[in-house]
Amino acid sequence: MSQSVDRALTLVRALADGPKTLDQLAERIDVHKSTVLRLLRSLETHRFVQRDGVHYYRLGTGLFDLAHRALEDRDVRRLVEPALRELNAATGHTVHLATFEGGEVVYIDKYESRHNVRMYSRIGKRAPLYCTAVAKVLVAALPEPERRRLAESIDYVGFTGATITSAPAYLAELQQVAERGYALDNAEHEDFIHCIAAPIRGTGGEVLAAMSLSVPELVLDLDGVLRLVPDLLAAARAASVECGWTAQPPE
Amino acid sequence: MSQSVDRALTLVRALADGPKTLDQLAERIDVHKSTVLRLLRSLETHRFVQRDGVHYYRLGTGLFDLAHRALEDRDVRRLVEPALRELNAATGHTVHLATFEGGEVVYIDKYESRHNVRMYSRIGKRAPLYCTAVAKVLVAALPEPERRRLAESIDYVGFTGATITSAPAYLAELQQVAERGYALDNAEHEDFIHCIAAPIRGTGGEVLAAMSLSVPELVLDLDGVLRLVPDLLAAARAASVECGWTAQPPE
DNA sequence: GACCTCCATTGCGCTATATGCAACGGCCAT
DNA sequence: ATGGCCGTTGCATATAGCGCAATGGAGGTC
Repeated sequence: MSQSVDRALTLVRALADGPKTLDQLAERIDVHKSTVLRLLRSLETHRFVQRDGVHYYRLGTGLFDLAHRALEDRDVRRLVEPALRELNAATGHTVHLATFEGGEVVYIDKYESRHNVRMYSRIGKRAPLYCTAVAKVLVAALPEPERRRLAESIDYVGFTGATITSAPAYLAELQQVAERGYALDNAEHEDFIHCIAAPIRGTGGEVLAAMSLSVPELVLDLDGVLRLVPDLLAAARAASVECGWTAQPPE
Repeated sequence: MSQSVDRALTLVRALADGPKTLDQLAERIDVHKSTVLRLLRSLETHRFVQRDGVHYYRLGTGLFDLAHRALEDRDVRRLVEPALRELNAATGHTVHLATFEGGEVVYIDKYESRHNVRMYSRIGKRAPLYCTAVAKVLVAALPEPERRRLAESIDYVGFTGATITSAPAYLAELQQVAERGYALDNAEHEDFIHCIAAPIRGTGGEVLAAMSLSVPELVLDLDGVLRLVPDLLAAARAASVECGWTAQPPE
């Protein structure tokens, strides 16, 4: 492991919650400020950080550029975009796209609700596996042993009264999701927010991603949200077709 | 300057154009693959990089997370969002938001056109100073000596027949933009694409950002685009008000 | 307008640290 | 079952990163 790389990345992450001075950063990683200066210089060269006025450093635009370039290069995201926009336009609710990678579920696209509500989500953010609809869909698509392994490695935290907090309960839920073809988050992550999610499939029928609708109870109650399931499934099917999926008759 | 940080960041940037194997990366920065392995480990710890299958490394989700968090924390972006969405919805054309920082103009938000056209732009991407409407607006807002310094430091490249390719011509254009209150890119960057941009102002009347409309000629001709200027200015004014700007009567 | 203070910056010498090498071991394919 | 390939690790070495202290510039105050 590389000490200076580690320190440099820690600096970058520290800068993510706002510009900082040299001394603040030095204190953060507990080294002499001349050391910080030199690390920042390397980061600056690559446009990961930039000076903000005389005394402050902030994240650089190279970071945004990199992140978006990588995001844009993902085929799923590009292919699925029209379906997401369409669903967002038709329903007016928040639409998310998420994938499973490296044992985590990550939002890779988001379309804001037309109602002015803010959700506790963001592109790039990881979604908890056991209390979000997208994660349920994605984990339910894994082979059973993998599912079990994941379920048992989770540290279940009860966000709301409805949160699933045990591996068996989670596995049962996944089973149901797999059979039903869509997932529900019944205010299990945030109070008064319901989500439904469906899988997006590729050429071989494998699950590439999940798309979801998130609706605050104030805007529409649970029954209302469940009535949107057909729309969601239709959008997910359209997205799947874009990704090369062809409906196979169950033999 | 820190050698290992430099190498690590070079790796990250290399991974931006797609997953790579250990050996490819080793070759890229010309070091022993064991060294690459160790650098990657540090990057992996911070979720900047992740393994993709057995033989490949790809960018990690920590990068997306970081980038979006920093982007979201920008007050301008958040405050201005409704005005951008509204303009996008009303016109159906591509809407950009850009700021000036560190001598560069960077797109920090984008709303896609309803017509299915792809633009050569992206959040995080730098906009050339001399042939984009947003950059003209932002540079025109700088004090004169700074404008001149910038104009003279530019390496003018003729993207299209209409591109401005000299400092004097650029400075004259900026002057006009400052007086007129909006900027025009008359197919100066991409052939057959016209853009108009207007400044977004803050409490003291200072220019915080620029918003623009981009329209392919196939969809609407130049005159048509110019007829959208009042809409653009209205949106920019609304955005400015959100940012604390209060119209001052010219004394 | 001059002085003073603060803080970024740099040159230097030392040590910790990153590096290359070579050997190991797991995995896949033949 | 065996061979080769590639990721991984232990070790010795040199180097690169580090802290220190001195420098210099900019801004603020009297």
